Formats: sequence, C-alpha cells, structure tokens
Amino acid sequence: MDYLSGLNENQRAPVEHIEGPIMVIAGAGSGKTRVLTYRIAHMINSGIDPFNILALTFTNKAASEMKQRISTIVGDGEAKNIAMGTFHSVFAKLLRYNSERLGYPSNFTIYDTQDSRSLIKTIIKELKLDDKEYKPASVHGRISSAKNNLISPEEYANNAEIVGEDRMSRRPLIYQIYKIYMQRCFKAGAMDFDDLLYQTNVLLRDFPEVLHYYQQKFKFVLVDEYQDTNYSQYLIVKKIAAVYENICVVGDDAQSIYSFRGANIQNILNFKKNYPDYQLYKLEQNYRSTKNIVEAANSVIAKNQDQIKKDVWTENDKGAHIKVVKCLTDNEEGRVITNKIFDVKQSTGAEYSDFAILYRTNAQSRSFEESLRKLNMPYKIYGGLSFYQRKEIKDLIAYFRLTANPNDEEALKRVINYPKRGIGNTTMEKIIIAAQQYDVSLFDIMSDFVRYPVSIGSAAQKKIIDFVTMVKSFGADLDRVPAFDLAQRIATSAGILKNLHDDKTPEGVARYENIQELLAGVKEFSISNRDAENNSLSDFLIDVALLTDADKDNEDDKNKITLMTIHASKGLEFPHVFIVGLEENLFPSQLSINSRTELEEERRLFYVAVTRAEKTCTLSHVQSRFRFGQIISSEPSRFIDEIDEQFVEHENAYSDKATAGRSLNSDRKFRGGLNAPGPRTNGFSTRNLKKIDSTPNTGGGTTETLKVGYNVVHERFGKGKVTGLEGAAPNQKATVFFPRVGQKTLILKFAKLTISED
DNA sequence: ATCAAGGCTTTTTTT
DNA sequence: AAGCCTTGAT
Repeated sequence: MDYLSGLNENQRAPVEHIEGPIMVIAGAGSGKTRVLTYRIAHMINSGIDPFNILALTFTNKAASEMKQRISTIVGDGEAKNIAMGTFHSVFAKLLRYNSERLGYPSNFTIYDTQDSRSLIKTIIKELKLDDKEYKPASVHGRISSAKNNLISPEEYANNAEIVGEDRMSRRPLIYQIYKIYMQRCFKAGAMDFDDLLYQTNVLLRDFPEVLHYYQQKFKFVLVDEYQDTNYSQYLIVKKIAAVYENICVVGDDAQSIYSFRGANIQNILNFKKNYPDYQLYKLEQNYRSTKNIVEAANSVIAKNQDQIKKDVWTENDKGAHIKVVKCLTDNEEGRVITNKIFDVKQSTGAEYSDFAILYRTNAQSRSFEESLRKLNMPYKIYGGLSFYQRKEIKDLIAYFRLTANPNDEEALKRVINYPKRGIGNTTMEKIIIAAQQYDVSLFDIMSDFVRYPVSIGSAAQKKIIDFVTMVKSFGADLDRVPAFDLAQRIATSAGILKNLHDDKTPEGVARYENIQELLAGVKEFSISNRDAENNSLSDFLIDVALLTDADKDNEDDKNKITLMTIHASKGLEFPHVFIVGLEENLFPSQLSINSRTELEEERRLFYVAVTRAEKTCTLSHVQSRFRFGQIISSEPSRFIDEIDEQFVEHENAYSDKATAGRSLNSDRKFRGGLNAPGPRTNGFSTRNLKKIDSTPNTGGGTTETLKVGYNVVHERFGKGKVTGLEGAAPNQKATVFFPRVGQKTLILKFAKLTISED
C-alpha cells in the first residue's frame, strides 16, 4: 500500500525520520494525527517490531482510532501489539505487573476524584480541622499538583515556598493531610489518578532493572499532544527514551489548555535542552478550515505573549464570515442555535453529525438539550455526569473493587450498608477507631472480632460477618471465574439487582437498566478478551477507571449533533461549529481574568474552539443567563472583539418564540471496555537461519552481506525474496517480496531479517 | 438505624 | 436548580 503518497512533503519528512529525537510542531488542522499514524505504520513496515513501540495519546479513543488506521496499512496482527493509549492507561497496566515491588497489591484499586476527595474529607475531619477553610476539593488540588511535580509529602513539608503559600491561604496543615492521605491510599492498596504517574516514576527510579527492561522494550517512543504533558509524564518519557533516544513528540503550544492539571509548556522548551541534536519539523499548512476561519483564529492568538511563532496558513476557499449572534437569555440561545442547525441542515443537506455545539462549562448544555429534544433532533452529550459516575454504577463497581481488593476503604464505606443491611454509622465509627488503633484495614477488623475486639452488639457483628464472608467468597472466584459470571454473581448475591428491581419508579427502572448495561459491558469485555491473559474482573476495573465518555462511542451515536466542552473537543473537527456562551466571566472564566497566563490559556482555548470548524463557525452570547439559581446579566466576551473585524459578521437573533415544558435527561449508552493486547504469536522457527546485520544495540556477531535474489525470513512477515537493495550500512534498505504480505522496503538495521538456507 | 426536611454550597476545564 | 449534608423525629 502506497501510504506515503498521501502525505505532502512537510508531513512526509517526519514520517520517514524514524531514529533519534524529533519534535513536530503542528498547527491546528495540519494533519498531525495523519503524520503520527503513518509514522508508526512506516516504522512497522520498515521492520520495527510493534512490541518495541510506545505511543502515548491524549484519549483512549484517539489511540483506538489510530490503531484502527494503522491496522489497515500494516495488518491487524501487527497493530495490536503496539503499546498505545493515554499515559494513565498505559502506565496503569505497567504498574499492574510491577506494583508489588512498591508494596502495592497487583490488584490495586484506582481511586477516582470522588474517592480522593472523600478520603481527604475524612482526614480533615479526623484532624478536627475546619472544612470551611480546608475544602476537600482545593486541598486535593494542592496535593495533585504536588504529585504531578513529583514532590513527595516530605519534600512538600520541607519546601518553604509551598508551605508558605499554604500558610498565606490559611491552610498551613495541608502538608500533614498530604502525608496522611498518601499513607491511607497505600494502606488501602489504592492509587489515585496522579499516583499512576507518580508511582511509575518511583518504580523507574528505584528499580533499575525495571527501567532497563522498559528501555529495551520501548525502543521507540511517540508522544501526542506534548504541550499538555505535565512534569511527571515528561520524566517518565525521558527516562524510558534515555538509552536509544528514539523519541518523537508532537504538539502545538497554541493549543495548550490543560495547565490546571499540571501541563507545562516548559516541556516543549526542555526538549531542546535534553536533546540538543534534535530535529524540528513544523507543519503549518491547515487543511481543515476555510481561510476566514484560519485567519480569524490567527488574529486572536496573536494577542498572546507566550507563544512559539508560527505561520498557519491555508489554500482553502475564503468561506463564510464568522457569525456572531446575540441572544436575550440562555433559553433563547438554545432555541436560536438549534434553529440555525435545522436551517443549515435543510439548506445544505448536511448530516446531524456535521454539527457541534461547544461550551466552556458542562452546565451550559441544559438549554440546548431542551430545544433539541423539542425539535426531535438527535444529539449526544459528552462529559458531564458520565455513565460511570452514576450512583448505581459506582455502587456495583464498588463491590467489584472490594472483591479485587478488600482493603479498598472507599469502596467498603460505599457499600457496607447498601443495600440496607442494618450496619449504620455508629457501628462503622467504632470499626474505624479500632482500625486506627490496631493499624490495620477496616476489612481486617471486620474479619476477626476475636483478634480485634470491638464493642458492637452481637446482632450487628453477625451482619458484618455475613458481609465479610460474602465478599471473601466473591474474591475466591476472582481468578477462577470469567469476569462476566463473577460480575453477575456479585450483582445478584449482594442484593443489588433485587433492590433495584423492586423499585418501580421510573428512576428505579432506569437504574436497573443501567446495571444491566454495565453487566453487558462486562460480558463484552469477557468475550473480547476471552483468550487474553488480562481478562479477569480486576482487569475490567482498570479499563473502567480510566475510560471516559469520549472513549465509548457506539453505533447508535453515529449521526448525532455533538455537545461537549471545548476541552473535550480537542483533536476533533466538524463542518459546522457553534461556540456558545461567549460572555465575560464565563468565557473567559471569572477565575482566569486576573492573571495574564490564565487569561492566555483561555484565549488558547478559544483558539482551539474556532479551529475545530471546517466550513462555518458561529459564536453566540446572551444578555442574561441563569447561574446559581439567579439571573446574571452578562457582557459579550472580549474574545469576540479580538477577532479581526474583517472576518466577522454580526447578526440579530431570531425573535424569542416562547415555549414551555421540560423533560427528562437524554439517554447515554454504554459499551464495554477496551481490548487488552493478546498474547504474542510468532510462528517462525529460527532453525537453519543465519542472522544478518544487527539491531541497533548489538555490536558485532556473525553478519553476512545480503544480495539481490537471496531468500530471507522475517520474524513477522515470513519468507521472502530480496528484489532490490539501496544505500549503504548502517542505513541500508532492502526491498523484499513476501508472498504472504507483499512487497516491503525494510531498513536493515531494524528489520530482523535472516538469510534462509533453503 | 432510618428517614424527611431544610439549609447550604456549588461551576471551570479531566485522567 | 440541584445535589449534599446536617439535623431532628421516629
């Protein structure tokens, strides 16, 4: 397949540059994903073993789409062996194999944000601190950013600057909360999201043999959206790539929008320092958008001080102006935008899936949902309260978690009395105190009242013992029984199915259906990983903990209008984009307008939003909006004025047609987890074979000159015949015809080629 | 131990 | 407006 011809010269250069450190600065719409995809395909076609490739993407969906596309070029069997996914999911799986070295169980739990906050809240209470001053969410933010900068609790406590900041904000004891939080997570056998990166760093730092193993395994490293990596991620990549320095990072500083979770543009600048002989490539031609859109976006981003200069341009048509629509209220905004979508669809024959409504905050989706539902237009909301965050789903998953890891304190607290089994707060308080006294987990106390006496009545003790016995019996099946069968058993025995089935209210019925859907998801996971080694219920839990809404699109969602935050839209594109709620204090956010750097991040966010559009881009703002249960009057966003006026057209909104009524939430569908990579299969024997040339790491050895006409065997492509040679060692390439897979041009130092004697 | 009522905060953005 | 938590009654 002649995949290289689908690229322009600028794109082709980094695709063919496989070795050594390279950085690709890719403007919006310049074909960045295409470059990454083809580069990986090209590497594999050149003979690089997919097992040696680590590719880190921003979402799991991006990873699975890229894998899909690579498969069509190099074949399914090849692509599935690439380690590809988000930092969090790739390293969660890596930790699964190595966590015991760090003192964590291999079935460690992944705490989500809610778990982390709940634990922090508990600690604040135990320390008898005022939770008005010590708000769990913001304490968690401090801890999270410490972890993302690899600052341990001890270092935190000894860092005068950090502790000084805490003192200034009248929360001098955060260092103590941090320390206890880490200890409690460790005791619970739990890692939070930040730990997945933090503990990976600890692992690679303290276990040289592990570092060495992954340095040899991942000889080629690629990182997408490099501008949004934080220090912790940066260091992982740097360590793994330290031996071969075959590292390719791709990013765009103008699209850096995640500094709130530790992303650091400094990483782009550090790249030059760490790899002085790196090669820089720039992709500046935009293939996505009209001239008006590209230039309008340029005119806004030019207002930022912090940026790497580049010149994004396009050969596309001029296209329509950017439209700015003014509305009275948020409800009118919903109707006006919805009507516009209807009109454009009628007049141009566009599909529903050609439209996206993008907003700054999830809460803004409401008015659009209402209007779309009234007009019967199909839509899909991404983000917000996702399927996995629903109470009933979290409840059942908590049982799964407890089964895999009985020390998981947050899961235990969640389900100990759900469904109601008469184990109330008073009882739990006593158990918690005992656990502190004996320095063991809650589950340990509950498992052995003889060894750990607690003053609880015998009736309550019996109930607890029943619960513990049940959980233990689930645990006994963990590695014996397929994930789905165990999940089904848990849902039944724990009484969840019955409890929800008895609830005949519409909400109860919906919850029951959601549980059924989760179970169906486990079933799908079980089936698609039937032959893999990572197919237990605890493997399912890893997937579930790290899945997001964007990762689980299904068939039913194909032709629908997209509603999402701008953050979630990164990397996507739509013919018609509506950016709504362009008002001061909303976009830019109220919390950002007092600092230049934060305001510039909001501006980059606006840049990202505008550059999602292919054909038309419409902005809207309202005069008064409902917020915090109050009507707030709003001024148009400064970003509207910052667009060079030659690209803009102002428009009056439709008149406000009054409508009334409100209905239920939209349905969101659930689909099962990601496929874990299967076992490696390689049907070739190495008998009668002589090794030629060398992989980059091995020095001498017996090598023999390859000649045209020789029969050769490739580890994965099978037998073939050399039809051509070009270049000289060490960069010699051979064209080989393989009857099984066709003609390939192999780079000899990568391709594991052997001359066949027969 | 459980439930209902009333008061309170909450909204950036996400793995 | 909605969800969460505390409070107080049973």
